[in-house]
Amino acid sequence: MGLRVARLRRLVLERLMRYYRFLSEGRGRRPAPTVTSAEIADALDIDPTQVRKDLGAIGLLGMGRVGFDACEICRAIRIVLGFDQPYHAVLVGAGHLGTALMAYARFSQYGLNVSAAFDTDRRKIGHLVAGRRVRSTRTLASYITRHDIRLAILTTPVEAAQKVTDRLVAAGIEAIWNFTPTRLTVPPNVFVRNEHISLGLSELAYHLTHLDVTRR
Amino acid sequence: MGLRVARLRRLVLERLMRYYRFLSEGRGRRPAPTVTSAEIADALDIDPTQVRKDLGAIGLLGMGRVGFDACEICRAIRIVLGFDQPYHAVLVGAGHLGTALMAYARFSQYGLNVSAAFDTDRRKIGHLVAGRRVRSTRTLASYITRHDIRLAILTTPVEAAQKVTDRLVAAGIEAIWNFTPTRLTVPPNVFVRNEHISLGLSELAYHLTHLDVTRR
DNA sequence: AGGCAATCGTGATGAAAATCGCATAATGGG
DNA sequence: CCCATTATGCGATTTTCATCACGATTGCCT
Ligand SMILES: NC(=O)c1ccc[n+]([C@@H]2O[C@H](COP(=O)([O-])OP(=O)(O)OC[C@H]3O[C@@H](n4cnc5c(N)ncnc54)[C@H](O)[C@@H]3O)[C@@H](O)[C@H]2O)c1
Ligand SMILES: NC(=O)c1ccc[n+]([C@@H]2O[C@H](COP(=O)([O-])OP(=O)(O)OC[C@H]3O[C@@H](n4cnc5c(N)ncnc54)[C@H](O)[C@@H]3O)[C@@H](O)[C@H]2O)c1
Repeated sequence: MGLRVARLRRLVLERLMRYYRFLSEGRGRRPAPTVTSAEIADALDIDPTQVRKDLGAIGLLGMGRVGFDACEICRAIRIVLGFDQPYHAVLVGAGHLGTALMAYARFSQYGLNVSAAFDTDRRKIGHLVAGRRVRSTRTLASYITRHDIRLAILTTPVEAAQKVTDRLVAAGIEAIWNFTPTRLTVPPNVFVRNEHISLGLSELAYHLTHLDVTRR
Repeated sequence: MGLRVARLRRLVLERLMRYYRFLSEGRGRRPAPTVTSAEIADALDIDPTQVRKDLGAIGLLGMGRVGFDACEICRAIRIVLGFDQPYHAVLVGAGHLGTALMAYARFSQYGLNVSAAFDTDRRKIGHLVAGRRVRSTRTLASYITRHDIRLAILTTPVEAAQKVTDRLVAAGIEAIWNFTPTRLTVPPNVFVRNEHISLGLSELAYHLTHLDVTRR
């Protein structure tokens, strides 16, 4: 199965994710087994050429006049993005945001299972959060090695972020999904994806305060 | 005060936000009133030239051999991004994620105040979430017009997203911070900022499954 | 069967973003 | 008081990303 593996860029990966979501659930009553690049593009507000380029980048070919096989696209994206090989993650910092993430069922559709949550707060340890027992961070390292965890979700306060990261790295974690507004320092073999939610405010505040001035 | 107003691009705005956060809290024991572009760049993992370009874009000038006045940078960014003119927002969908956002105190530092939350769930209406009473969405439109609300935070399930959006638009909302994984259709005078959290998974899953193959 | 219309693939083009290189300015030490 | 040092500012360059343009392919219709 000739899926090309030419180091996909971040934006391509994100668009592939969007294609996947659209095809696997997005289009309501659309029984057609085939889908055109224009249809995807319209729904997602992307240029059709872009869609074709992206699909081409993972080795998918469409047929003139017909389009692409929707199932084939889904299957290919699942394989390329790795949704087919479920991976387990630990979540550190079972606070407000951590709880929301743990409660979010849809992640499992993308292969992610949050298998344990850790916290330092004595009032939380031992109790259930989103159906899972919160554990003491003292047991974090051993849990990671014991269960061969590769991904950590970081939702602690900013102050604890780097310290926790160092422990995660020492325990052999391979990737971190960082929700704290900090740049984490990690060795080059550890991959960090930052999800800096509040950056959105820069754009929103800017637009709100300049709307009148800038005309639109 | 010569703050240039040349339509800043999204990435510039986001970096300005990061500079602001770094300067206003980030650097711990660093009493120097002056800061160099290299110092910012190091802390934030950005190219120093980029920092200078960004600061130049909002009319800030540094001094050779000295750098920039940290306070002046903060002040300028506050003005440009509009943190100094606090704005009020409504949150629609007081679920897990909505609760986390409402509980997040730091937003007020950037001028954002979530003044009310709305939901359709009878078990939530009337109760407190993060210290604020949840209201029925029936009262949404009137609340928006009555309090002159310009921004809405959208954290409903996907199915409700477009319907809620239409009502927000009809009520005269000017901007939407959208946390649902959907493309919202809005008239051109309404600004939408998407915060598609789960897109991060595309990159994470990809790296986790290809780490061994691709050699980092 | 043959032309028509829709759709794809891809090289060329253009726009945006990041980075480089170097002249210039300010500072502090000798 | 001058010079070496350390920053800046900005034009030039490179890289990345998105869009356009067009030839090729395929199914559909008559
Ligand atoms: N809540 C939001 O909407 C939001 C938005 C943007 C960014 N963030 C960021 O996400 C992070 C978490 O935010 P939150 O609102 O959930 O905060 P929170 O205070 O509700 O949760 C933090 C949790 O981390 C735990 N914790 C503290 N130190 C720890 C440690 N050393 N090891 C493990 N756990 C520890 C705390 O006990 C608490 O349960 C913060 O860094 C915040 O800046 C949150
Ligand atoms: N929780 C996460 O970590 C996470 C991550 C990524 C994306 N999201 C997205 O954020 C959104 C909210 O997620 P959540 O986990 O908080 O879900 P949730 O089910 O916990 O909360 C949704 C809330 O919206 C309310 N609601 C439903 N219909 C409504 C309507 N028409 N008007 C007003 N309120 C309505 C529900 O009563 C509920 O309280 C979803 O679209 C989800 O896809 C969440």
